[in-house]
Amino acid sequence: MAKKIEAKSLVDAVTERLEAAIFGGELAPGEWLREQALATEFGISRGPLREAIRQLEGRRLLERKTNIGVSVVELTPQRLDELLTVREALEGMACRLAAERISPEGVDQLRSLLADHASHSEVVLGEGYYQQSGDFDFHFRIAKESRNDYLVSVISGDLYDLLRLYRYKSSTMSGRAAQALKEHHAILDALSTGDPDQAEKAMRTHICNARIHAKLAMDRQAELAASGTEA
Amino acid sequence: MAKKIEAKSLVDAVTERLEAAIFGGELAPGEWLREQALATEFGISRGPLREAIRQLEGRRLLERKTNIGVSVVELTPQRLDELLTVREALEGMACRLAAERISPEGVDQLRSLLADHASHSEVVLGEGYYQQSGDFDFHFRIAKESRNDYLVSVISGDLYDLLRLYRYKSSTMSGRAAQALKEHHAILDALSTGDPDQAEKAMRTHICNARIHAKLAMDRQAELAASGTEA
DNA sequence: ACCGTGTTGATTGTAGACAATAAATCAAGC
DNA sequence: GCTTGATTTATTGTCTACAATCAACACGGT
Repeated sequence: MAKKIEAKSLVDAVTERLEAAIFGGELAPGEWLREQALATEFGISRGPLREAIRQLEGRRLLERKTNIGVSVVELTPQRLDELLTVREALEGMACRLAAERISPEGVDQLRSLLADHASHSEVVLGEGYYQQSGDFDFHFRIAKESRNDYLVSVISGDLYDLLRLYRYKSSTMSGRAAQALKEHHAILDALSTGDPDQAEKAMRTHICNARIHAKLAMDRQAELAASGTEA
Repeated sequence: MAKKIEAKSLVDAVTERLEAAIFGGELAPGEWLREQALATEFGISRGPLREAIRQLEGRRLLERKTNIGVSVVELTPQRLDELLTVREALEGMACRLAAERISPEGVDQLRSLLADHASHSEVVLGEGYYQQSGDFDFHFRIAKESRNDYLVSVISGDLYDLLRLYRYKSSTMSGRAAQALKEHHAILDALSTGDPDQAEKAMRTHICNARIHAKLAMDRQAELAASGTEA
């Protein structure tokens, strides 16, 4: 109860609303935001809305054409590939640092987390390996053990934001759930040896596999769309 | 002359002005921005100024306390260490990709660039190894050869922005200029073998050395400041 | 039919006014 | 002297109105 209470402006609230709409799919990639309509819907003036939009531009979730308007960033398979490559570098480094810095208790907690995942995954294996966000996310937990705050903020902030857009579009991790969990265990095993090279390698292999799998899934989706057009 | 001409709003212009002020040191880390004073100085209303400020908040150059004001982000030695660690991961990956993708002509161009640097460095060796930005920056040029646009934008965008703040505060690379140039050559040698592992390792070693050197320089500065206080 | 020009409507960009908030200062009471 | 409450001041937050811009459409000329 020692948390300092801070005021929350309309801009803050609007930013959160827009975020939720973007990640929830109400505002789809490529979709234009109409200031006046949104302001009316939110019951506020255009000023704070514009400020919120500017903030999300700075975070690269929205992009503006001067005098034309603002749209949600568009997703391409190539951009996803690029994102996952960057993620590989960053999470590899996070895992490396974690191997140097994690305590035995920290390792135990991560094992519990994976056991928890396994008990849930038995229910959802057919649907994919979904992790809740925050402290229930294996990757986020490892990043935290790196004790590099900037690295954590990048992994769990901007990069994570963009990846969330893709995850919404494709719930196609189903073919990979069991393998992903297995790789999580391999990562944790490597991490617990305290060997930074092994830990980094295990994490990078995992993300690299995810990238290859996502690419295959997207190609498959493109084929389905193409054959759907022919029908 | 085929470049499409696009309108430029006051917000865009103000954003650039503020950026220049931040990186040029007119707006120092920790310094508060006073909206009314700035708006008066720029000869505009507060609206566009606020929008520009929001954008820079989204880019993490400025941070806001609701109802209090906005200040330039503060720098700590720990944050610089964290930044350089992230940079190590990203530029290592960029160099890896570049090794897989660069053409022989590309390698030659980078060699010319380093020769150019050497001819300049003979003049400025006593003052440090300063590279102009853009296409004259060795690191940026390598990142471009990665052909991963998102990676390039991160390296040359947000990360570069924050590192620029530190570079302004400390022109203390003087003890490292010759070594830095030598390491640049080592990176290029590794890159031209086409071996991704070697290339990545060379770049990461270089950035890691820069990190260690920066840390020493900052420690030395702290000591000077402490002894200055005793006088 | 095509092209160029002018008009209209929708939307974005900006200015200025008013409301709200926090910090500093002052005054009164204990 | 210290605490509390009221007032003042500086600044931020929001709203409304007007200006500017762009795309779409209509019309006239070739």
